[in-house]
Amino acid sequence: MADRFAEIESFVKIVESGTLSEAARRLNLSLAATSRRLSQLEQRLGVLLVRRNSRHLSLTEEGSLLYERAGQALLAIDDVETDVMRRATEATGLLRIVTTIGAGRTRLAPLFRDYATLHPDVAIHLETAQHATGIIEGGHDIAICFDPPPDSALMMKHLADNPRFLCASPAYLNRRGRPHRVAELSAHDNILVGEAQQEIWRALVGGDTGPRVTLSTNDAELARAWALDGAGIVIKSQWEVEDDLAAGRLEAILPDLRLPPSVIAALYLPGQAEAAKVRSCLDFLARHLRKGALMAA
Amino acid sequence: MADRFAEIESFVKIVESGTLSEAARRLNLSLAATSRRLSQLEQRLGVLLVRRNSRHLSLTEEGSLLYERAGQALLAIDDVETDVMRRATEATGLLRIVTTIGAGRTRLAPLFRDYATLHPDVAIHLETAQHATGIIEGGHDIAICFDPPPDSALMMKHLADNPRFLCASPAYLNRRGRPHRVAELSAHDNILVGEAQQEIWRALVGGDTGPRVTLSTNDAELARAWALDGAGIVIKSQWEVEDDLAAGRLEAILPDLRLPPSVIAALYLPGQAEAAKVRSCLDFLARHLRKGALMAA
DNA sequence: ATGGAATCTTGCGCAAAACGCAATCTAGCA
DNA sequence: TGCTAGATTGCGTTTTGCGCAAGATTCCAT
Repeated sequence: MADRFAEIESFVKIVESGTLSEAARRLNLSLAATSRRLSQLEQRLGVLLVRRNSRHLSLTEEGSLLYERAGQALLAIDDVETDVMRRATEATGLLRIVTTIGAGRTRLAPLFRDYATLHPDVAIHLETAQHATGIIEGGHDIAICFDPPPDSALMMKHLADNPRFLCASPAYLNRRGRPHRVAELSAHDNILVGEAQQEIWRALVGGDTGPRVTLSTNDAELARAWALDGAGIVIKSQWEVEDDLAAGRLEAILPDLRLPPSVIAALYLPGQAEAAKVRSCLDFLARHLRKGALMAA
Repeated sequence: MADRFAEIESFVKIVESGTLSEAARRLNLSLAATSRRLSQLEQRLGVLLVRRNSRHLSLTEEGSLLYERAGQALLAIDDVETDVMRRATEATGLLRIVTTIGAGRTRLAPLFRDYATLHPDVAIHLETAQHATGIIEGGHDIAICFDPPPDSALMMKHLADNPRFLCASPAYLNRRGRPHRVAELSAHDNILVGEAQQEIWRALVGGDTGPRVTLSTNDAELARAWALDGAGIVIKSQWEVEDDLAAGRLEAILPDLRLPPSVIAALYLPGQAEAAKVRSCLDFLARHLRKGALMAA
């Protein structure tokens, strides 16, 4: 089937121009093509739309009908297309964000409030979830999480480094003593969170023996609860435990140790890099997380 | 530029189907083409419309926007197109007719009233004009006239034959005598209407001398006025003079003479043969003019 | 855990269609 | 009668849109 849109578009332009030649000029099209489009439209609909000879044009009743109603519809399509296209350059609409950073929500929340103030046309919907899985199923634009696994289907933007510490509860440290050298760690009860931390531990204590692991889990909150309860030493990032450190519920150990930082990153779909609301929000986050926000804490 | 209509049509079908494959089936299109149309639409608008991986689809906000508004517009276009297409099979709408048959309007008027009664969905607009020229400029669907000259740009439908008579006013005939043989015509005052009648006269009286023409005009009404005024013998068709004959204002001469009849014909634009209202009206006229209507008078 | 089924994407070759050019035709006008 | 502006149509070229098939990804069942 021929291009219905182009046919009707040409027809409308012809009606508005009064001549095929003028319509052709406005359409940046040859007169021949314009003429043929009209003929094809008439043939497809099986009805004469424009009475014409070499000098005059006039609409049949069917032509008027089509012009009135289809012309409106075409304008509606143009409107919505430009509306949609504007989203590529102007940040507007609803930005749906999901984050797995439970403890960090106190960090993120005010940031998004600032962003929303700065961009009155963007509405923020912030969701928390256990797992960052399912940007697509959840209908989210951005996912913010710690140390996301590489995913070929998703874009990743590094937002900030999140320094890691060794820490434990004062009760535990009082009971088992405060380690002052790395080597002493082997004698302690160590809590392991996730797979990735195993390597950090191994690099820390050296050798192939590995740390003495009393408890391990994949749940960061669970590990925190153990640590608070005095179960042992755990690796935690600043965002996760800054409140506990400030309140004295946890104590940092060997603070001069430079552990590889946890990465705070945003995940988004490749195509969404074109959406202004996504781009502007990611830029905003990267800017405000990187400079000072973490250090100040 | 790509086919905007097909792009959006595919997009809407995808949204409504929930999967590309299903949409492809409904569109009678390959999956590949469907996928590409969506990609092209997104690329043209510069924005991601559908979040997708191999298993799940979900709309972005831009997608929802487009679906709501463009979907409506597409339906509107489908609607008006089917409306217009229906005109090819169902007689509906306004039928604009022009006729040059001044004296015959008393014949045509009741016929159109009957037609309108028979086709309640068709509204008739009947106009009279001096010349049948300008179907296009006047925006008419049908022109009805006597003996139209052949026009390659117009279709012609023969509606009925309109018998011709020689006639003159009783006053003239009383003064100059009633001819009983063709040969006597040469001695009479003859009124000539238009170019075509010259040949009829020539065939009638024979030879190359031609008739004795006292008055000639291209205006049928003018010729009628002369004849009524007793200026001479004129060739007139039944429609033009039946009232005058019935009222005794004119008298037929040599009624056995078979003059070539005048033709009552309809002119219309080639493309309009597809419009049901035009077709049905022409058929109706031909049927009712041919059988009986003329003879009965 | 591993293989299978369903789904989407993409490269490639082909065929259909749309375009522009130019010749032709028509109508109005000097 | 020739001239101009506009519309149609045949023809050759180019675009492009399509289907096929291979590849990739995800979910599910064994």
